[in-house]
Amino acid sequence: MRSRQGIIELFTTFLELDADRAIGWAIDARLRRSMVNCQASLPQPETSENFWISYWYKQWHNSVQNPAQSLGKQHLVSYLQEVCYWSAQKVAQKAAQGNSSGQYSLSDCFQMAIMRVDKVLKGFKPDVGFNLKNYGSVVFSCELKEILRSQNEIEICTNWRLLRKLSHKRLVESLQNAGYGADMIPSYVLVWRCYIELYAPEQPTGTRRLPKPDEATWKAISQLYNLERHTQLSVSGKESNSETVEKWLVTCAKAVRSYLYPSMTSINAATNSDNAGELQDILPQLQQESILTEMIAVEEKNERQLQRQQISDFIVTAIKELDNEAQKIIQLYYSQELTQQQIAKELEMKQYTVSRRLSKTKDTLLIKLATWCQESMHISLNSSVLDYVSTILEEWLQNHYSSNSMPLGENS
DNA sequence: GATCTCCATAAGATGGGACT
DNA sequence: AGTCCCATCTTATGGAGATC
Repeated sequence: MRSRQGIIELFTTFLELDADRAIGWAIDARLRRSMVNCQASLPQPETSENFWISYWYKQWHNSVQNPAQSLGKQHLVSYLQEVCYWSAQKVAQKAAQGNSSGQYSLSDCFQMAIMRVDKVLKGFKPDVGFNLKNYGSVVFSCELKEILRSQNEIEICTNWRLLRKLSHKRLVESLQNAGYGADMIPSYVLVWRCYIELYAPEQPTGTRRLPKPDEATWKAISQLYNLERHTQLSVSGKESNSETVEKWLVTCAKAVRSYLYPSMTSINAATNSDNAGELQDILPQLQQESILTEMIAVEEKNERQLQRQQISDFIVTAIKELDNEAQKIIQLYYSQELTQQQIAKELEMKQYTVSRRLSKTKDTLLIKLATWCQESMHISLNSSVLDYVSTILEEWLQNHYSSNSMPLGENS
């Protein structure tokens, strides 16, 4: 890609992209006029990038109250083209190397990133020394990674898990969106209700990979459906068997997927219609937010909380398994915040003995916790993971005892 | 041989006073 | 207010001997 030359080009041109390479720079005549006029109004020509960043940033900032002055944003979008291009290239390359499922071209990544330019401008703080290029690079990369991650999350969530997380309202909307009418939707909804009742009545916990129900469950679901269709449906619908209920539920999941997370299509892709235009010609103005992404974020938060609770429970149990003297030392040191010298006096031993016991006890807890992490969370242990686990343990001991004056029970 | 205890001491953290 | 120096406190650890 040819670098832009001169201050006017830097703030008035836009990148032209093929699927995965930059072709050149297109000049925007209106922006060019705007730059030339502004230059002319200054006592002497200004060639500093920082001056113009600051100038157009202020314009953009004011335009939030006065949209008539929205030129500032367009000049900044032009300026950020290169940064956006490099971020898109980096992310697109990584996605291509990894097993990321979204087949996005560089051009797609660029388009997705540049759409987030408002995030760059809103977070940018010129008065505290931010550099717009660096800041833009970080924000574009993070946003792109987030988009790809969300897409990946959707795809690793099984149909059965997706159906379990769904609300009744959302299912009906999805089926309507997929073109199903009032003749079929009640049957789909009823079979979905039977599925929830018989297969996954508990609230979902951590896993996104809820497996497919077994044959016996399918049978039970179809029996329940056949029983209830006479009372629950206004027109009692067709008799179903294991195969049809599974087929219907897969149809529901498909409808939900396409409703909640429409598949990304390259903006430059040709449409199937006869006039062979590009999709961008008919692109709707409004971007549909991914509701599913939100659901997954909530789930992840719950997972982290659950994990913290599990770690805490494990450490409490591990401490109870220590001998009385070790428990006492831990308690006096972390809970009562005595020095090793004071503990030594209390327990009639030497300071160095307390020190050695304390570090040995912590080693014991560390080994137990690390082993448990390895087994229950499938984390492979290396020195940095051990350091991390050690920090978690130390923080837990400090926080736990400072917030709980938990008297440690005698060994039983 | 592994573990514990003891002693001496190193290393780091903290606090107070003098000085600019 | 910030910095430097020094004394003191706290904790960790190497090495030697005792014990299991």
